[in-house]
Amino acid sequence: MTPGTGPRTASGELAAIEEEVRAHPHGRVPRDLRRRQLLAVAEQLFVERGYAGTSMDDVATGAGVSKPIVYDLVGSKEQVFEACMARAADALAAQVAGAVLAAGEDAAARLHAGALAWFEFIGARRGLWDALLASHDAPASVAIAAVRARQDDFVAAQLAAGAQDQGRRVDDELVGAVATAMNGAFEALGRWWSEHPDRTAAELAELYTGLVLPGLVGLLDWADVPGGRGR
Amino acid sequence: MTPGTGPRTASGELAAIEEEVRAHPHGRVPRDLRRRQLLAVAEQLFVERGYAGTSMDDVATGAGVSKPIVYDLVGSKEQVFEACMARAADALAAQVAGAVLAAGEDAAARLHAGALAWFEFIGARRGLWDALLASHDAPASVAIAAVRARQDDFVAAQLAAGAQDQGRRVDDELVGAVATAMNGAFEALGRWWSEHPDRTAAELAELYTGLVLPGLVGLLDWADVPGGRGR
DNA sequence: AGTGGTAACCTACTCGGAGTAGGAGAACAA
DNA sequence: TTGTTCTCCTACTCCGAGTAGGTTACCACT
Repeated sequence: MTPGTGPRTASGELAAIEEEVRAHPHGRVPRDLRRRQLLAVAEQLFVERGYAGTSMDDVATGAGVSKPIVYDLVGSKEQVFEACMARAADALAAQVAGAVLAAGEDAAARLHAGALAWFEFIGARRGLWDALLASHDAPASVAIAAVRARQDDFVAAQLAAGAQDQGRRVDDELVGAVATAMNGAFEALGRWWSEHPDRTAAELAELYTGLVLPGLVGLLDWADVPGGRGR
Repeated sequence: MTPGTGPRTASGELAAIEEEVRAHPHGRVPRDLRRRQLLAVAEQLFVERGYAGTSMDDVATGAGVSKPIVYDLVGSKEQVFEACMARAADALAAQVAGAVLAAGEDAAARLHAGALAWFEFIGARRGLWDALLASHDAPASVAIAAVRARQDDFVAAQLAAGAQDQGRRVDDELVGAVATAMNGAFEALGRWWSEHPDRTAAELAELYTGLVLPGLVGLLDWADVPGGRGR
């Protein structure tokens, strides 16, 4: 109810931003800082209450501000959601890409490293994952489709590279389909994990690699694993 | 605007139901028939305009009836959606289960038959698939989760049976995870197919089997395919 | 025929949340 | 001081989900 600053439990980043906000004189805060604050508040609310359970008024008052400010700085509700998702997707993509890059040349090792990074990411931010990427109640068609498309492209590029390493030239569309299927399996396992949290990211990565790698080898001449599986 | 019967383009079943409705005297229609009509109208509207684009008033007037009737006969908007989805999911499950059953004993053949049946189903009802099962704008958490759970259970049961045929006893949770991943890949390929409609169901089934079967063999001692892939 | 009961249906709301119009006050430049 | 810009607010409109309470046709039974 205090009009100044919301007393939210603050996920670290939020706390830092609100600190910065509080440092301003009469509650008058520069545009960009306010925008970051609003996104942080919105993210927290989406995680806590889901998309449908979060109103634009909640976001506004959560940041100690009124509704038109939200619309001015971050746009419609769906746009707010998209912005949150884009941030999360950026972080996920960066983590996976980094792990793959660091895994060296061997295609099988790269796959395993990527899978592990993926599961570690969603394991570390389970709430975020459930609320945003695996959200059930968000009409976030565009945002979700965009994230998927991007992840599909990444995986497809990795597959194409791996196939080329084996001197195999494969149909781009086929590779795209395989990449989509692989990401579908990732998503589904992410959801499954939410209901079986006692498993570790390493176990899931192992499972994933074991399920998918042999087929990749067969379909695309991918990697040079003779008979052994999963690294 | 005519209060009696809507002139919707009628997907066969709808036409039949509306015929039956029209056969009644003063627009007074027995409860059960009206319910089926409402569900048919709703399904059509969801397919045409999506979940968010369809209002309960639309459904009501589409059936030549007022809103409270809808609430009385089929409940809230989400319940209407769930009912539509349940129907579609029943049909899908029946088709897949039938194909698997008809495929005989060989586990690899069963997998291929199931995959083919799945893709044929969504190929034949692309609009329905996109609007319901692969819907982006529906807060149909419960319904979608239920359909997934059911499909997961089915696949898990098939996997367990296949593993047992090889005399292998495997962790139930592991099998569940694999089944979930497999269904995630199905879903993703279904979406992919919507954007690459020139592919055939047979091609997708082949691709799917080729991607997944070898991994299953390695993970669960599933089927007795020695080195060859995809049947 | 009348009369009670019930099944099918309607009008006319409430309520909540998305999105907007238009203005007020602080800060700063000239 | 005056004008401009920037941040922010009050007070709406609009739309759609869901509901309260009443009305009409039909049916069963006397």
